[in-house]
Amino acid sequence: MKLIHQIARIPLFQGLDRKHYDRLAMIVTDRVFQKGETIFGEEDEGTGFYVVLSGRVKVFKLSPEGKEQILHIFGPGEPIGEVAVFTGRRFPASAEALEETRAFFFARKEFMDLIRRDPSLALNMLAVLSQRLRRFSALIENLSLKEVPGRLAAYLLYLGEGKEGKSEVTLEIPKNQLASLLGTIPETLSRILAKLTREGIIKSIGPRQIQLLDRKGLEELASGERKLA
Amino acid sequence: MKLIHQIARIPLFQGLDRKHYDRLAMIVTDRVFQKGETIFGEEDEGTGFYVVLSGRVKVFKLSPEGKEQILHIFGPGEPIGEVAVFTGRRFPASAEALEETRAFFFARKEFMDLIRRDPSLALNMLAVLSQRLRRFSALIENLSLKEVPGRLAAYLLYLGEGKEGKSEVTLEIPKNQLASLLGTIPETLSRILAKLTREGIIKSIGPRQIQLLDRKGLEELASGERKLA
DNA sequence: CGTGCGCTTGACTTTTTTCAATAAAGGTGG
DNA sequence: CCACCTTTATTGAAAAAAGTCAAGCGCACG
Repeated sequence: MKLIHQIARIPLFQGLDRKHYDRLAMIVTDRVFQKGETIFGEEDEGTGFYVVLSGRVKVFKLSPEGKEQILHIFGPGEPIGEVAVFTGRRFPASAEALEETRAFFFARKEFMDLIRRDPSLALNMLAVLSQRLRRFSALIENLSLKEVPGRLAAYLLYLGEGKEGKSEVTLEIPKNQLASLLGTIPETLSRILAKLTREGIIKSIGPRQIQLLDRKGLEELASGERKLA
Repeated sequence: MKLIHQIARIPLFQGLDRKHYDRLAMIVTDRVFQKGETIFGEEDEGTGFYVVLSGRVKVFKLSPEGKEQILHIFGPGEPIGEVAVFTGRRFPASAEALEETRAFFFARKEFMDLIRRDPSLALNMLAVLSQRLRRFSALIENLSLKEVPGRLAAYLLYLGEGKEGKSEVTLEIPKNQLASLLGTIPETLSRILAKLTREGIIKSIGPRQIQLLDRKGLEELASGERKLA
């Protein structure tokens, strides 16, 4: 069956027995969200978790005044909302589809039964949660220990990773969302981008295309050795 | 044996079979750290994790310029450094004893063998990691969405939780450490404490004793409805 | 009894946000 | 394909928040 094939492709479920896939297939629900649609809201009852199949999802916190902080953007293969499953409490943040998104939903109760019956499922989950904790540590470090130019530089370098030859990177999100990911506001981001351009460190190609002219400069900014004029 | 008794008392290992305790007892190492002593440094090889028995430990990130951000302060019963165990990478932060601290050390390899042989151990660990993720989300929210007075107010309210009658709270850490926990510097913290006192919201009793005179005021500050003059 | 460290306060600087106005992009329907 | 409208992005000027530097106080500890 096709469903099992899709489940087997999810990293979280890698290396499991066939019988696990069968059981997972029995409890899974297929869901589709439109762009901009809310997947779950902070303080919603955590009735289960999702695994993104296609599309992208932002998980974020909202302040009473309306400022948004994106915790992470999830793409295909990544689970979201698992935290609520294991603490048995409400979701600690909200989730919204950035584009049309298809996801598998696993209900809390059924999944917990499954994992209790055969806890080997838990091992992959541990790795996923640890990975996420690591990412959050990095975010905390960025927010607290770096100022905005440093965070932006680190992000640009991250985008440029793995493409040694090409110096052109593509922002996969609009700039206002990038601001929210970096813990600032669009105006500030815009100004810093302009400064980076003035200093010859980057060059804006299209609205979402940026050329990295001076990687070393970015690294110095990211580590705090260098400051913008 | 005494050792097994101590292991059984650790929340992380709650509800396990007797044989688990025996096995854990076989791989555990007892360690003592003096006040100020480093338990592990960021970028150290993650060879295992600790469970605090007595004393307190701060886990923190350090910026190149020397500013410190405390991620969390751990007390008796809490595990530290588990993230490195499951990702198999280096520690994402440093850990230091705030006072004389006794801790059990579990070596990565042995613990992983144990958990693989009987993954039911993993379930408690999942709950712990989820709990931690939740705390980190809250910290990110505080750092990004609240300004310092709001963070401080939230912290004071947290200290005052559960003691409805008494309005006096005790800081369990020196103020410079509190500043680092709140993502600011001692000078800023000092000024805001002074403002809170001027507005009649708190009253400083001793160097580590603070009386909460106006809980509602603190709540308004924590939620951003109210600002300091 | 002095030294040192934690804490506080003042004056000043830097960084970021706020408010407001304008410009550019993207999508929709004629 | 173009006009129109909404959303997204940029820029300036001013305000606010937090950080830096420097000085001084007080208490604990040797």
